[in-house]
Amino acid sequence: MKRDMVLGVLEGSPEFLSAQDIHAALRASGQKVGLATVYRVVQALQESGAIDALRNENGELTYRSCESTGHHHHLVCRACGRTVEVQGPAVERWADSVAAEHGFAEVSHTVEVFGICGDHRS
Amino acid sequence: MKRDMVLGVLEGSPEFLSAQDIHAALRASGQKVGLATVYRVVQALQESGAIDALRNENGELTYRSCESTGHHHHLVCRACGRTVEVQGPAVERWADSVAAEHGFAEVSHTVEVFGICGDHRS
DNA sequence: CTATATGCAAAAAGTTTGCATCTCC
DNA sequence: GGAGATGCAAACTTTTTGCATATAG
Repeated sequence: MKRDMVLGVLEGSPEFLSAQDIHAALRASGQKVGLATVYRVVQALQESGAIDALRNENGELTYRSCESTGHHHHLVCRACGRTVEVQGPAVERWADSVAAEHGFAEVSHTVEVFGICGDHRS
Repeated sequence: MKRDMVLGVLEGSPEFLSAQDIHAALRASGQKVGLATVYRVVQALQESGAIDALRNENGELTYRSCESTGHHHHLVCRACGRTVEVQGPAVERWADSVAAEHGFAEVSHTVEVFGICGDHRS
């Protein structure tokens, strides 16, 4: 079962990894594994709730072992593309409460903040 | 210039639209426009800051005209797709303040909340 | 006339699927 | 031997690019 190899890679990294990253890591460590198998395994793991999936800015699906290390959002400069990672307990609470008000459960959310950073104000 | 046609479509919708949606809308309204042109136009518009881009859950890039009429966010049911429009003064304030802390100005933001609505909880 | 914009089709990039093979029970 | 896992290659989807043509100034 390649499942454990994939999990091993994910647990060994605090970052989100794309399926292709996982495949490359396994290949690099000498494992012979097909790309399709990696995709099938991560899908299975995601359905079983063992890992979290999310899409990165390149449109790649990325995965992380589930113990939610750091939830954060992005503050992006429209002028230079500089990105700052920000924490927002207030937003988390707001998202949960507004969802609850409407009877929604299992809430997740995405937040992106755009602006012009100090170095690029006219 | 197809630029204005694309902008017209985006300004006519409060929702985020994918390039393909825009293309379909233009075709539906009788315009002869190539898909590639739509992609090129939205990229140009995004670079010039006229529209916001965001990747949706399916990995499609979606766009919205920057001067959105009424500011609101969406609460989307993962099970049935039902969407509720919600207001969130708390998030607005949070976004502004977190951006200000990092020296960002002209702040805009996008927030999407996903959950399972009352009718679709297991 | 020259430069830009457009359309079409082919190419990239990421992901999924079909199918034959291999493995473990 | 059979069920499920795996690998390879082909299919698919979304987005980008090459190139020839059409349009604008």
